[in-house]
Amino acid sequence: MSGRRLEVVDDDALSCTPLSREALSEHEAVDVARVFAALSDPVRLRLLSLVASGDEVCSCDLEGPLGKSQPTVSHHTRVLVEAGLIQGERRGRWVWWRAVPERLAQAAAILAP
Amino acid sequence: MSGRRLEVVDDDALSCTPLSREALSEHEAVDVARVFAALSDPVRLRLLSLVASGDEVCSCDLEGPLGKSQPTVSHHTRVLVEAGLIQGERRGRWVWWRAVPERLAQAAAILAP
DNA sequence: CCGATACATCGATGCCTGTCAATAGGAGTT
DNA sequence: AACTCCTATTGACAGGCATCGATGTATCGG
Repeated sequence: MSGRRLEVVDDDALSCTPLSREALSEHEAVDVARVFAALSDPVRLRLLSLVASGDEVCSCDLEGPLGKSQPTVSHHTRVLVEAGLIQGERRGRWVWWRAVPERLAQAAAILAP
Repeated sequence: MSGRRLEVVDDDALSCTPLSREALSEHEAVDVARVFAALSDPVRLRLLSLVASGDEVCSCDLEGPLGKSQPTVSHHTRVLVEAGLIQGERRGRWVWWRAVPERLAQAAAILAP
């Protein structure tokens, strides 16, 4: 099965109203918190910056710079995918990761108008 | 002692280079992760939105909307203060909270150029 | 088909965090 | 001083999370 996409399935609405605009509903807060939780780990931030600063990055090029085991890297990529922050595409044996700039912009828009 | 400030003391540098620019160092990642960790809880996000959308908010006006006990609210305000996202000022018996827009903008700038 | 490679999943472990009851601290009021 | 109100801290508990070794799954080359 080549070229299959690995991307987030669930709703990617992410109410884009800035925090300073009006109070978040309980439901919105849970959604937004999920994204920031994905960004709340140093290893994931560095992983994301590696992916976002390059065009496409293979998982095998992540273990080294991150200094983490393969299962740990796989865990973190999964969290970032579920948050909609990165997408992965399997080509042959490798999975190539790339960032989702729109999602990063959404999260940023919530913090600052 | 009236009018005393309650604000974060530690370094508020928060390397403002966007994730898509260059890879974060290990140290930078830890700093940035701390801020996002403060934003990774639904209760704290709603607390922050309540504070940021109003001009100043008293703690006594937070317990109700948040539906949490007083110690829990106090815990969350503390986390937000340590992340530099809000500041508190004691006036008489009440503490008045307000957001720190610059800090929110810093965090947003890391996510999107 | 068989071995090697790349990634995902599982199970276990240790640490961190959200929550609240109880208690302490601090500031105004009488 | 004594009392009351608001907030911070402590202690304890439950749940969540990061990490890694072991194992499973899929793909390519010989």
